[in-house]
Amino acid sequence: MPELPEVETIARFLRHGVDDKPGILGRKITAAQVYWARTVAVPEVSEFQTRLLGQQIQQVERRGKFLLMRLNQETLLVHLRMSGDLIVEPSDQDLAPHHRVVVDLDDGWRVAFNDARKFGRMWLVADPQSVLGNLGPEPFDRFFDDGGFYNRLNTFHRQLKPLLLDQHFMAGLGNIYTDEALHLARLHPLRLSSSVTFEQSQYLLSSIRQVLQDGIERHGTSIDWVYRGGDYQKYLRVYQRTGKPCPVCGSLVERLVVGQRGTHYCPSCQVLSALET
DNA sequence: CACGAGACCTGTTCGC
DNA sequence: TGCGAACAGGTCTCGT
Repeated sequence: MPELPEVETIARFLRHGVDDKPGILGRKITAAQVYWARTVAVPEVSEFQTRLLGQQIQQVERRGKFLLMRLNQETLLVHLRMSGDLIVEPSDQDLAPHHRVVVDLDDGWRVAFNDARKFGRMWLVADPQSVLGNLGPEPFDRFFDDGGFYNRLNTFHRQLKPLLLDQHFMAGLGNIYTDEALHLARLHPLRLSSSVTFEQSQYLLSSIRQVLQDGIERHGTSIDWVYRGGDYQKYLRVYQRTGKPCPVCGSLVERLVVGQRGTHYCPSCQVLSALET
């Protein structure tokens, strides 16, 4: 589910609330339960629970696909991986299936980390950099410009699809928005990054920003049973549209597997020549 | 350095 | 209808 637009949407909901649910800024943590130990990466579960007690949530931020809760003493980081979600709900509500960690707040509400596939992780650390490590640049960083992007593409000799998915290259893109951005930029997913011209790289960066911005404005993409709220799936150009017409030219969208990930593209709009592999 | 396979997990959908 | 295979929004590690 969660790529940059979905995580950004959740961060905004947590900060300001949504519908009948309050935001969590300023709340103090009164208890923490862990129902799947491996969800807590750092520190050990018992220490995680005791160290959270009494801490106040001062800010909620996003970096790449990580969600950061700034507490008065430490930072709680969350990565939702494939199926994770953060849900604000009344503290006395029955425990839903797949709740892995539940954090009670001092206003009668709680934050539940729901994660069917158990791939998600949480970290409670003094220094977020110890977790974020060498994440690549934020796509919307205004200091990340066309020249920098072009140079970065040329630093690697890799296929565009796996390179854009690599969080060390750039933070936040996942399988959906990578396919969408490559289609908008009319670049084949197997295109060699070092063969991309400066003009093409300019258009690729603006395409990445476009699909991410649109995704955020639509509150993310809801596919299957996993994600709630967003409706960007109504606007997808190629992702999971194998055999359906390309919205630009009408050719049928094709699917191939790249780096073990399903990859969707238009064979007419996204052409690969022998010199570009 | 770049790539592919396997691991971590559960749930849904597809094909016979 | 039943049942195994394939597939799913992510990332890490290992071998070549």
